[in-house]
Amino acid sequence: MTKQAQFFQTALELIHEKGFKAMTIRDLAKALSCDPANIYNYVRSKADLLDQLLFEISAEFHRGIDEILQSGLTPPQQIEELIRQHVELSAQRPLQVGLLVNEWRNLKDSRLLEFVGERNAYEQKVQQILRQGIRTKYFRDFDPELICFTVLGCLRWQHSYNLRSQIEHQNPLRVREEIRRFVLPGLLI
Amino acid sequence: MTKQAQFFQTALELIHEKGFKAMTIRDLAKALSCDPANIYNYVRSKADLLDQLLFEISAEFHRGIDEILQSGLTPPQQIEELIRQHVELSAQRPLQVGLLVNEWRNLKDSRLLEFVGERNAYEQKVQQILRQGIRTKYFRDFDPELICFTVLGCLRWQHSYNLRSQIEHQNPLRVREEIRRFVLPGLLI
DNA sequence: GTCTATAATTCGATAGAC
DNA sequence: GTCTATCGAATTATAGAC
Repeated sequence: MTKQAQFFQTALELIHEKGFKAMTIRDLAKALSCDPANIYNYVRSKADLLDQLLFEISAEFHRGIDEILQSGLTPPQQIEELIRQHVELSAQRPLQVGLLVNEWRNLKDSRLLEFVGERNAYEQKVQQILRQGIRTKYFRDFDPELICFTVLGCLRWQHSYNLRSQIEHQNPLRVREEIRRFVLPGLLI
Repeated sequence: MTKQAQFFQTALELIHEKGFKAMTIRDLAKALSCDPANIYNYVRSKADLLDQLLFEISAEFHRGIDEILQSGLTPPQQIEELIRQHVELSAQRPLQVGLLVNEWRNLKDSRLLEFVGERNAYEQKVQQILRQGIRTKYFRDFDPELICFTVLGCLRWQHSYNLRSQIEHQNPLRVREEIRRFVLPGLLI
């Protein structure tokens, strides 16, 4: 692992453990066995650290759902693919995914607004899948906005499950199948 | 509203807006149009403020699920009642419910451990309902731990929905019915 | 890249008069 | 209960030598 990768990995672990606001530059330096001043070789400021980590993973989710929207899959297949993406990212990078839930509030002013904009856009894309499914009679006639929140609620807790539960439960294929069998019957006609 | 109620309500609004760590005693005093020193007429310390708010709402959820476990309802009915309780609390007290998701990490040492213990106990109670439902053939044979997380994921996002969405969508009866029709088919045989 | 030293600010909390 | 004044500690970030 490069020094830069080690830096961001350690930062992620510390943010997860204490929260971004509570983690200090000194804590991070200590965990990296270096001096606090060295932190600024990797990031401009503490705010810049959170900024990079958050927008990188946000963009990852957008790339995923944009692929889905252009895939030509049926709406139920698109939801299955959405589940697969969330399970995979939550398994491979649970700490960074966790930031999207726990730490976005700590972004600074204009960047906070940008992030909320991206999050709203993501939810609109999910609603687009749901509305298309209702229109084409794959899905029953539910409230797309409310069910969007509910489905994303199911998926957004995966990262903490991966961090808290036993290792043998983290088989992504099994997790994906369990969630698929829970979510789809609630949507289909 | 009593002065004490006004104090805690304003604190909740400020914590929701900025996060507990970022909210300062001075911010709170300004919002209450009083002096920073006066804050300590209501709480011993800043940590004590979060402590009271968090454990009070945690106890509320435990009271609810304990009633369910002693109710004699069938497992599907118990899940319906669980949904009702979450929807109701998330509608009536969204800010305080939000603390359970966003701010528990900021509790101090021993109290943090106590809170995590209470949260784990709550999840065990939900799993108890699910296991009972599987055993009595109401529910299909899913993984109780994973589905517990998934169901609670659906429910734990209600508070932010109530804070972000349009007022006409906040009819608890409608929300409850939408979620019920989404969740139950994923559980039943 | 690494360190020492420290500037500049902000915070939680208290003492004590009214 | 309310205020003035302030202490002591902790924080981010930088300057500058190596």
